[in-house]
Amino acid sequence: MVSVSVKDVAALAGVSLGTVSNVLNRPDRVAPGTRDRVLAAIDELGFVRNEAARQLRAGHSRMIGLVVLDVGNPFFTDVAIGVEQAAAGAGLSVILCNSAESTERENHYLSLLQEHRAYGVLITPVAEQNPRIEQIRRRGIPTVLVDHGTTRRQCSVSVDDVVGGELAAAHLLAAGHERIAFLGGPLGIKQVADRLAGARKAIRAAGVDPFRLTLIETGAMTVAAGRAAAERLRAVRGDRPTGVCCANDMLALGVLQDMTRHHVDVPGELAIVGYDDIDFAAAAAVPLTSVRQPRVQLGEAAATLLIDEVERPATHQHRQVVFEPELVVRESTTPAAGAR
Amino acid sequence: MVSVSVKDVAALAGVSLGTVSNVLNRPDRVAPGTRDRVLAAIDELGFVRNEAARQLRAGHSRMIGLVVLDVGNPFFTDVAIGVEQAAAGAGLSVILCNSAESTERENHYLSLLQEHRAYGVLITPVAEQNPRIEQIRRRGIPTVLVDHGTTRRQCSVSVDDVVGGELAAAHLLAAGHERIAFLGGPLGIKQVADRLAGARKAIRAAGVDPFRLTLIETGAMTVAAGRAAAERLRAVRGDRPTGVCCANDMLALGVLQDMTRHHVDVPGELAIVGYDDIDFAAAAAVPLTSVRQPRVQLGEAAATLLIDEVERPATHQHRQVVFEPELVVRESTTPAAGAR
DNA sequence: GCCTGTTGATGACACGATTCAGCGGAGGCA
DNA sequence: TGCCTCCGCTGAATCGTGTCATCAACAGGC
Repeated sequence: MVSVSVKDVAALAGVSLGTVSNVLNRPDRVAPGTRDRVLAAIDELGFVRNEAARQLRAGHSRMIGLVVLDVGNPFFTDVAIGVEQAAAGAGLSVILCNSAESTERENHYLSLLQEHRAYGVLITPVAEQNPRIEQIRRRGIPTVLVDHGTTRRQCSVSVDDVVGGELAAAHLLAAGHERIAFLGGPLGIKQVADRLAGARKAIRAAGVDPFRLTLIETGAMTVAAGRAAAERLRAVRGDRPTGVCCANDMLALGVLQDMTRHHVDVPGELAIVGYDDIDFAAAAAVPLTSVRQPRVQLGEAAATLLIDEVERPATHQHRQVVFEPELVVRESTTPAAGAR
Repeated sequence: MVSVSVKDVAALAGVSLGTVSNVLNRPDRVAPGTRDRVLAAIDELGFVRNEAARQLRAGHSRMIGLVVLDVGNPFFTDVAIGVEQAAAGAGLSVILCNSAESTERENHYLSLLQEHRAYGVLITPVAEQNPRIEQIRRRGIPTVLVDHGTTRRQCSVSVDDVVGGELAAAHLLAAGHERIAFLGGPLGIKQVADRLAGARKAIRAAGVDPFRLTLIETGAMTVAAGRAAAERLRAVRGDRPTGVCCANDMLALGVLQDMTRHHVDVPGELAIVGYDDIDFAAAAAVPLTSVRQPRVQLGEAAATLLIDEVERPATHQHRQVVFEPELVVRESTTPAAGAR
């Protein structure tokens, strides 16, 4: 295998390096005849541009880094699809990095993206504050926070998690549940903390003692963690909660799985509200009531803000885009309407 | 923001460029005192290596491209996790590309990976034959087929889909079902064709007329496509099938959703077998019987073969790794054992 | 004091695309 | 004819790293 470069193309077409480069990047500046000759040479040699060389010259790459908490969670893959759509429109590609809720892995990927001189970074950080993010910004790589609160110092896109938590809890309260549990974690994750705060707010607003909320902190936001937490929920002494707000659908599915296995009727003995409304929520053992987030749009908005920051640094203003969540009611909180 | 290079580090540490490079790549060749001085300079300036320049020099990047049919399908994200594990061990990173079952997108990503001079490409191709793959190999980028049959010309990892299809259909036949449907598509996708062939084989072996198999071809392998196909299944004239083999769990979940909505009892009126045994299969409306594939190991094995091909080209022999699938029986094919 | 071997450091060169100052030639205008 | 402009093309310089032939210094053996 011989690697062919612009030099080879230029030689075959009988022009200079610069002309080949112009054909590739500013075709209008090249006379049609010459252009065709160069294109023919490219075709004949099977020339493919070397991105590394372009990047070296340009000083930065054309790759957006997207750092998410869990690739196994359809919420994030949907966000990724949105990012990819917006990126493709600008000729950019996306590199998906899975921090798996580990700050160590998160930092590893941030280093990697820095070494690659990434075009920009979209990140849902594990912890509230990660100094590495600020550091990367200072090095000239813009960042946008995804689904993670707001800061003045950079752009962010998010869904109002306090409102979401409120919607979920208010729905349970309206259905007559008084003993409510909140399940999620680690609590250091901002989304979890906000959704919990929202749930507490709804409880206070309903005039119920907020301490009636049973908090069950999980180590992760996966189906397996949900199953484990459900066990603890079943073990609650005294009056067991009759409704539970889960910080995401994965947890909710885990809880549902465990309850079904232990013959706890859902929603009869326990009503469950999920969060994210992933596609699988509607297909669950008992279709899940869930708080829907505009996942794809979230990704699109994040990428668009990033691109604006890079392409129009003069006029760019940091913006905080906040979407509104929406409650989707299904059978995990209301007795089945149809035959069963 | 000023970009700092080895030159700046060298100047500050009072050594030459080559020495800095040696500190980074062969620290043992540098005297301890010098090494410390260089490291201190690196630290003070916040120097970060420029990957683009390394790649340009090296001639190839340290990125493995993983091209999958659907990032939204947990099967592929699990494969990705396996790939990532094996890659991280060799200091490589992974770029995940979603062909979304479109040959056009697949080719787009292959071009991209070629421009990036990828370390190698792991791919589940959309169509049986894609000449671009052979072309990329000839350009010196090794490829490994993932979950897609076998060829002598390159490494591949797969799960025996014929056996898998056989397991699924045989299970239904053993439970007394005689009218069986197979649901999947497009049939051009090798996995689908093989699973179908396996199902036919089981039917023949059971002495049932294979033409009793109702084939429903879908346009994609998503939950939505499953719902649409279920509608067609319900519309079958005459004796409706009492058991259905789905080409993956996403389709099966779609079918289940549609049947539940239309009050068709599962498994009473229709038994459903899925494929892949993704985490959500066990958490479904009716826990899904499914054919389990070693997803993470599949990814690991693929990456390991690829790395072997690149690192030890002299001794490398193309291998075809074939895993055995395993049937996991749940309630979508057998009446619930517990209380309900 | 001379030779040899070893260790540690040097710095020019290569990788491949892009950029930009500059050059020749054609054409317009007075 | 002389001057100017515009178009199309040239080719040297550049980006930041890794490599390798080379060299200086020094220790040890005779």
